[in-house]
Amino acid sequence: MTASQTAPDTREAIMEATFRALSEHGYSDLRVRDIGEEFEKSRTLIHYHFDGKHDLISSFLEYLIGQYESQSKLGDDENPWEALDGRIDQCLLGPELGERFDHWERMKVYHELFAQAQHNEAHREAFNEHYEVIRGNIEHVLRAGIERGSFRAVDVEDTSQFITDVIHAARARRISLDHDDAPEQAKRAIAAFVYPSLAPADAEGARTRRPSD
Amino acid sequence: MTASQTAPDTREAIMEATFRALSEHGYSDLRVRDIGEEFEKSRTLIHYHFDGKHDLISSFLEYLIGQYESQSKLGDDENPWEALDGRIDQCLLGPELGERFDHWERMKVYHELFAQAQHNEAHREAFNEHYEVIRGNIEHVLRAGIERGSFRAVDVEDTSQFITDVIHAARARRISLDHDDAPEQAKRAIAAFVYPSLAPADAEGARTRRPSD
DNA sequence: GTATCTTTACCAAATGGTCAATCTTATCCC
DNA sequence: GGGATAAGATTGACCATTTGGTAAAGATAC
Repeated sequence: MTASQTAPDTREAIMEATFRALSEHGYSDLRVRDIGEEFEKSRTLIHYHFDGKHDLISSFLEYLIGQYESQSKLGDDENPWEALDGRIDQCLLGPELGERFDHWERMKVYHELFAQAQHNEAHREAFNEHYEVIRGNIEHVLRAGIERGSFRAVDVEDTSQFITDVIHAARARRISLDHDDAPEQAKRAIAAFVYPSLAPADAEGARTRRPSD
Repeated sequence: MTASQTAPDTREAIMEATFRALSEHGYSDLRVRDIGEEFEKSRTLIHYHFDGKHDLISSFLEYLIGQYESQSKLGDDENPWEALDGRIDQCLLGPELGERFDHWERMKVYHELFAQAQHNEAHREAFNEHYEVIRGNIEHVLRAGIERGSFRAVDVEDTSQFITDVIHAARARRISLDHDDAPEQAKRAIAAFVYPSLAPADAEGARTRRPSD
C-alpha cells in the first residue's frame, strides 16, 4: 500500500475506476490508460497515488477482497439449515438481491485475479487468507448447527472445504463458460449430496430439518 | 487455424514453445518474443506460420485441448468402480504417473486460459465443448456402471456434472492457492459424499463394490 | 527455377512512467 | 479576518522503451 492520509476519496475513486476498467478489458489487456478513462480526473494522478501499475493492482486486490469480506457478515442465530442456505446463497447469488447489481461483475474480476494468483506470491497469499475466511464462515455455521443438534457431527473441516469448492466451481463455470444455471445446479447438488450427511437420523434434529427441495 | 500443409513440425515446435513461454510468463505477460526465445528458430517465423498473436493463441488452445482429449481415452470394460476412480484420478493426478512429468504445468496453462475465456467468445466455446467431453466421459462411466448394476440408477447428468465441478475446483485450488493436497482431498470428498449415493443397497451391486477408503 | 521456409533489419504504435507547472487547501502570523 | 505561505493534489506535455508486426533478402528442397 502506498498510503496517503488525505484524499482517500480519490484513492477509492481510482479503485472503482480500476474495477470498471478491469471489468471491461480484462486483466491481460488492462492499460493504466483504461483506468484513466474510467476515472474522472487525470490519468497521471494514478501515478501520484500509487507506485506504478503493480502497486495499483495489489492495492486493488486488497480493496476487492476487503469489500467482499465486509459484506459477508451475517447473523448466525437463525435456524442452522437456513443459516447454511443463506451462506451458500450469498456466495452463489450475491447479497440480498437488488442491493448490488454488479455482484457478478465483481465476481468476474475476482475470478480473473484468482487465476492470476498462480503468478504472484503476494496475491496468492491474499487469496489464501480470503479463501480461509469463506471456508471458515461455512465451518462456523456447521459447527453451530452441530452444537444445536440440527446437524450430525460431521467433520466440519472436510465438509466446509467441500462446500466451498463446489461453490467456487459453480462460479467459475458460470463466469468462464457462461453457464447461467451453474449456481442453481450447485445449490441443488449440495442439497442432494451434502445435506443428507448433515441430517441427523433422530427426531430431535428432524424437528429443525428443512424440507427437501 | 492458419493451415500450413508442409512443415507441421515447425508449427508443432511453435506450439510447444508457446506452452513453455506461457508456462513461464503467464498469459498476461506473454510476448511473442518470449515464445521466440523458447523456440529454436527465429522469432519472426512465428508470424509466418500464424496470423498474429491472436491466431497463435487460438491455435494453441486447440492444440492444448486436443492433447488433453487424446490422452484421455481409457478402456471401459473394467469394474465400474475402478473405471470411475480411474477417470477421476486421471483428471486430478494426470495420466499414469511417470509418463508425463509436466501434467501440472499443462494444467496451469489450461487453467489460466480457462479463466481468460470469459473475455473471448471463441475460447469460451472451445472450453465448453471440452468441458462437455470431460463431463460426458464421467457420465459414460456412470451409465455403464448403472447398466451393470454396480451403481444405483442416479441422475447421471447431475452426478457427472457435480463430480466434474469438484475436480475443477480442486485443480483450481491447487494451482491458484498452492494447495498441494487439494486433489487428494477432492478424491476423498467424492468418495465420502458422492459414492454413497452410487452404492446400491442390494447384494448384487455390493459384490462389485469397492472397499471404502 | 520456383515455391516454401527462414532470417535479418527495421518500424510505427502503444504504453508505463516522469516532470515541471498549476491549482487547492490547510496553516500561520498579524 | 485576511493575506502570506507551505503542503498536498492535479494537470498536460513529453519521453524511453517495449512490442507486434512487416518487407525484402537468403536458404533449402524439389
